Amino acid sequence: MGRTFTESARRTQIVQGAIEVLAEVGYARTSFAKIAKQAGLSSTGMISYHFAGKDDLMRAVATEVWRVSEEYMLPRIEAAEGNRGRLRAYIESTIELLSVYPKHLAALLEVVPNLQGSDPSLLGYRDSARSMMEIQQKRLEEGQALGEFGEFDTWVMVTALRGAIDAVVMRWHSEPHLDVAPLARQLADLFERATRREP
Amino acid sequence: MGRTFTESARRTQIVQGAIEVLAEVGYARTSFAKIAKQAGLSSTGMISYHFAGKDDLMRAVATEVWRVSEEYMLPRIEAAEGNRGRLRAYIESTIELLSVYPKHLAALLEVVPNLQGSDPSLLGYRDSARSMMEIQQKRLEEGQALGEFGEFDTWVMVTALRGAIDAVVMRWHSEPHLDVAPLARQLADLFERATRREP
Amino acid sequence: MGRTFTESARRTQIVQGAIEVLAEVGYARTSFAKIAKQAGLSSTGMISYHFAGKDDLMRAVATEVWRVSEEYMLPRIEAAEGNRGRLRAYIESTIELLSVYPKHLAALLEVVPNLQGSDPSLLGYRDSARSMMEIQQKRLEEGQALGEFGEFDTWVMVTALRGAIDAVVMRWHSEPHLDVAPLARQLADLFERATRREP
Amino acid sequence: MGRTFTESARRTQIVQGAIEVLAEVGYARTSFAKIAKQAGLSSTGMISYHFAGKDDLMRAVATEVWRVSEEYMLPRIEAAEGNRGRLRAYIESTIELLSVYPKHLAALLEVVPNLQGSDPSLLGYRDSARSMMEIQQKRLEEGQALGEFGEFDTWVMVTALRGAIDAVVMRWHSEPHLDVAPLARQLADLFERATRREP
DNA sequence: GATGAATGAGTTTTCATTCAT
DNA sequence: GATGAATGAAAACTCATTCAT
Repeated sequence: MGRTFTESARRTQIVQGAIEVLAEVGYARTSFAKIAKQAGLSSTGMISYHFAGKDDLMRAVATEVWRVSEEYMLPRIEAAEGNRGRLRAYIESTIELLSVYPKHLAALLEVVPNLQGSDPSLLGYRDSARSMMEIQQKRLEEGQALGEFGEFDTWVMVTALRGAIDAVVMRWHSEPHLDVAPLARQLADLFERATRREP
Repeated sequence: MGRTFTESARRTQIVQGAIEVLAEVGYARTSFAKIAKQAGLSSTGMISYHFAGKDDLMRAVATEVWRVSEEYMLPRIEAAEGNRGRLRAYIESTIELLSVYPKHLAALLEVVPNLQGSDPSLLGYRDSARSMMEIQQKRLEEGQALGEFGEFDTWVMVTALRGAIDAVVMRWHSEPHLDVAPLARQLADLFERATRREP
Repeated sequence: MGRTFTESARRTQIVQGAIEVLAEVGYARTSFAKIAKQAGLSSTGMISYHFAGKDDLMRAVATEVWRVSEEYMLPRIEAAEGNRGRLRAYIESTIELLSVYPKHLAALLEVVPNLQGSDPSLLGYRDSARSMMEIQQKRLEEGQALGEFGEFDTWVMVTALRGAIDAVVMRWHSEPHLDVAPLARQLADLFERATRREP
Repeated sequence: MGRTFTESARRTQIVQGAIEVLAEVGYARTSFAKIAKQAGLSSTGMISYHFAGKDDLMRAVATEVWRVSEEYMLPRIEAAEGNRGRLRAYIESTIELLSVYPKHLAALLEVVPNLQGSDPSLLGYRDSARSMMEIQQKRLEEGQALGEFGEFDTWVMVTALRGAIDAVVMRWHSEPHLDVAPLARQLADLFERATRREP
């Protein structure tokens, strides 16, 4: 036990290897063999020893990316003022993460869609991903009620926001020479205009 | 060699089966076995007989979705006025496709990201996908030059647009009870605001 | 090497776990992993530390069941009169064991057939199992000589006896609501008739 | 599918190999690798190609043994007179099968106990095995009603009968020099006495 | 002595592809 | 051309055992 809280060094090493492989070759081509090689392990059996299965490892990857993301993003979001500010901080800090952990978000984007249809134990993660979008949607509605935002369908807005961020993340991955900061600012500007009250 | 132009009925049948399987279980869990079952074929060997390999089949899937999409979208885009109108028509007609071919876009979203890293023969498709985004980007720049659009980074805008559309497509797939037309209008409105000239 | 005489608490704990797993899932699905979990051990390595191998553990299981069986059965058999009485006591006390140790006999039935073909160190146990049947056979022959039993092939009788007892044990395991005492009496009656002198 | 009725030659070949391996090394040590080797196949994948899984193959083994057994036993049982005669014919013809198909019954004895706990699709076989014992039990009760048999618990009798036959089968397997016919007669005599009306 | 992480051979199964018919 | 049985490499996973601490 204790495993939930204190990840062993080996587990961390494997998760790290998995993140790199996922970001490089995508979920479909990710195998225990490649992860073991990347992590410098002598056998795939070792991964099975430390994780209950492929799904368990993938969930650990997602959890790790979430942990790292929250660590970076939350202080920045909370430091912002108003719902508009928090929306901007959310967008910018997500994109900025690419400089700090270039492979984490790409790995997450591979993992999340492939968690569906798996066994129920993974639904916890799916739910938390979904609930995060619902929180965003609530914030938008709250901002609309306070007059900070204009009128728009919040479901569409939050979906578009999620997709736009993911697309920038993925596309940056194939053109990594691009500066992250301006991309972040431009994307935040975009949604600032899209959510603004009509003059 | 008529194959390039005259698709055999078998090929069509297989591509159709592949689209359905891709949309249902995702690229990673799509196999020749499942496709053969879906298409009512008695062996996977028949798929290999009609296609040069898995990548070839996936490319055929993409081509089919493109064909169908263009058939639906192009008249609507060309009927629109100005770059603003064409942008709206592009967004709306893409989303509206969900009513006509509910599984095609989902299949495409599974296929495209997994074409990278494959053998060179597929690059043609990748290039055309990329060039389509470049065309969109050109149109935005042209619109900016004509004063139809405001100032924004066109790379970010076209990427966000692509991602937003894809996200709506995917999310609709898991909540198919939603009406397509309002989603399409809301999404077009969103990017209308995002691309508008500052007043 | 006091091990032969002084079983450590750990060994007892492991043997007990093994008996439970064997009775529940059968020999083929019994693994060190399941035994370790059942016994509350943190690793399978501890089993290998305390036993020379899987066969050694299985032999320890058999020995433990034998020990427990003799403890219960011997006084009852010796208290009986004549070979007929001893045969009845043997049958009844075996079946009655099910009430006292419901899993022990089932575990033994899983272990014994799978000991064949193993390395020579186990033959000692096999021999003692075989010799026990030979002792029974001797008793039957003795009883025949004394006129207590009728004429029959003692090999067949002792084999049938063994099989009949085992079958009742196994079938009771899947219908544990049945009362043990009447089953024991009926089975003893059966072999009383089968071994009786013709009138 | 026809497969149910017309077993392909390959399937037959694999089942035959499985029967031999099961009889030789027991269920626990039976693997696809050993079966493939025994059957002269180049890969284990071929077994998976022809059977849905290990359980499916094991069920096919059981079905084959049943088929062969019925073919041999039914005419002999039906040719017998009265319930006593049929009981004797049942016992004798089962044991005699050892001369004709020396490995089939041993394979069946390995397979049946290990089918429990498997997925529900196998329960059909388990049920038919159970129902066969119930048929035997019915026959004994009928014979009792007609005065052909004495008084005894039919559950115990049918269980003991089953176990006694199995034990002779298994023990003959390790002492194959014994003549089958006398064993069969002795065993039938045994149960004739055990089921006889008290004089 | 005792522990549990590590090992690598082994398991069943699925994969895309080949090839005899 | 068309079929489907066969192939063998690779997949995830389990196994009993080893070994550094």
